[in-house]
Amino acid sequence: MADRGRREQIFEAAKELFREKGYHATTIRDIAQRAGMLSGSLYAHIKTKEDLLFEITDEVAHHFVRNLEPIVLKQMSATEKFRAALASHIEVVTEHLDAATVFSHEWKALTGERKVAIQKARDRYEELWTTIIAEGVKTGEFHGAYIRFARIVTLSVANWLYQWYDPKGSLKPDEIAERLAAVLLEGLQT
Amino acid sequence: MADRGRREQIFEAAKELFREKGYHATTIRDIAQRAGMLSGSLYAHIKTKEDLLFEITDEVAHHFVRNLEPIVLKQMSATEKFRAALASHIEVVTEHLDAATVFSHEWKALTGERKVAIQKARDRYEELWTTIIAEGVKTGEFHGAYIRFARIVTLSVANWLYQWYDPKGSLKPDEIAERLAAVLLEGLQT
DNA sequence: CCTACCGATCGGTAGG
DNA sequence: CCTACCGATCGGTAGG
Repeated sequence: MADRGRREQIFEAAKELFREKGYHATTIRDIAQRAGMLSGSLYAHIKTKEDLLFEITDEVAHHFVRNLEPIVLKQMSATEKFRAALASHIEVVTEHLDAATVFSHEWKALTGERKVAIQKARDRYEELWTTIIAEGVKTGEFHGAYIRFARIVTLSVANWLYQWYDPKGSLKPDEIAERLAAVLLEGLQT
Repeated sequence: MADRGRREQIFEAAKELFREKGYHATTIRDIAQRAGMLSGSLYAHIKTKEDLLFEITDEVAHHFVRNLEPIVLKQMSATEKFRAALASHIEVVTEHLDAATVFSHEWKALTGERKVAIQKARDRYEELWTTIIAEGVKTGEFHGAYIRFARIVTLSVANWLYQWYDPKGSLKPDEIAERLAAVLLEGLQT
């Protein structure tokens, strides 16, 4: 139990540092210091530095996918699914801001099978979004002409969120989701 | 002259590698090897590794700003400026794909004054976009309610472009700009 | 979880 | 532009 808490402290420190400085610029000594121990002691809890990166990205990847899957299956219009999907995405990012940032970029530092695993999770997540957009085109809710670009625009917004989201801002995640959905669904023009 | 060409080779190698692996994961030996020399020899052409990163980001930052400035001043509707701005952004990204990628992310590895300088260039560029959107709201072309989110959505698309743009794809940069503008201006809904 | 330490590699330099 | 090398720091380990 005490061990459990210690391990979590290490992961929290790693999430923060990977977000602040990036994976390669963060040293094992940085992480140990923030977790309140010396670098050698880390290895009682983890096997390698890359383990930290993988667990962090893998966990948040599953959050993204598991929250979006039920939305796709729901009995709703594609427009409502789109709104719910955006709210789901923003909820995951805002609740796991450090990990979501790492997921968005630092995952490329992974190697071998683990990189492949995260790439697959990313593909799966984007596929779920594509399903919603394609459904909207099928039902006539969304424009069919630029379906590929509708997808790109949506994922751009989702993937860039962590860059500007401020936990101390006045808008709640739900309000952000609502406004972003309005711009995406209705467009900029009057 | 020969020196000029050599220096450019080094920068080309650095752009490619910083894009592929990131700044911190790229070693001075990687860069030297790709430029066809040994690591010690690099220092006849550059002073530090960070110089490479700064020159690369600074150059492309100026491309972005210098191409967008005249568009903002033109005699055009805000809608037309928006289209032109998107085309300009995409032109810079597609013509300087390695450097634009580095500009989008690796600039955070800069330190001190140079980080501040690039941050300022980024702010200036975003400000130009904001001017166009605000003008559209003023003339009644754009929705006024979600102006902040119109800006965020637009910059998300711009900043994420390098992630999916494929130089070998069938669409020309102008066609991509046109379709992205259509989605952003008209929205997803029919 | 600490002490003590490792081989490897890093960015960079001196001298030619 | 190469040879030869530097001090510092890296991720990680052994033994307690």
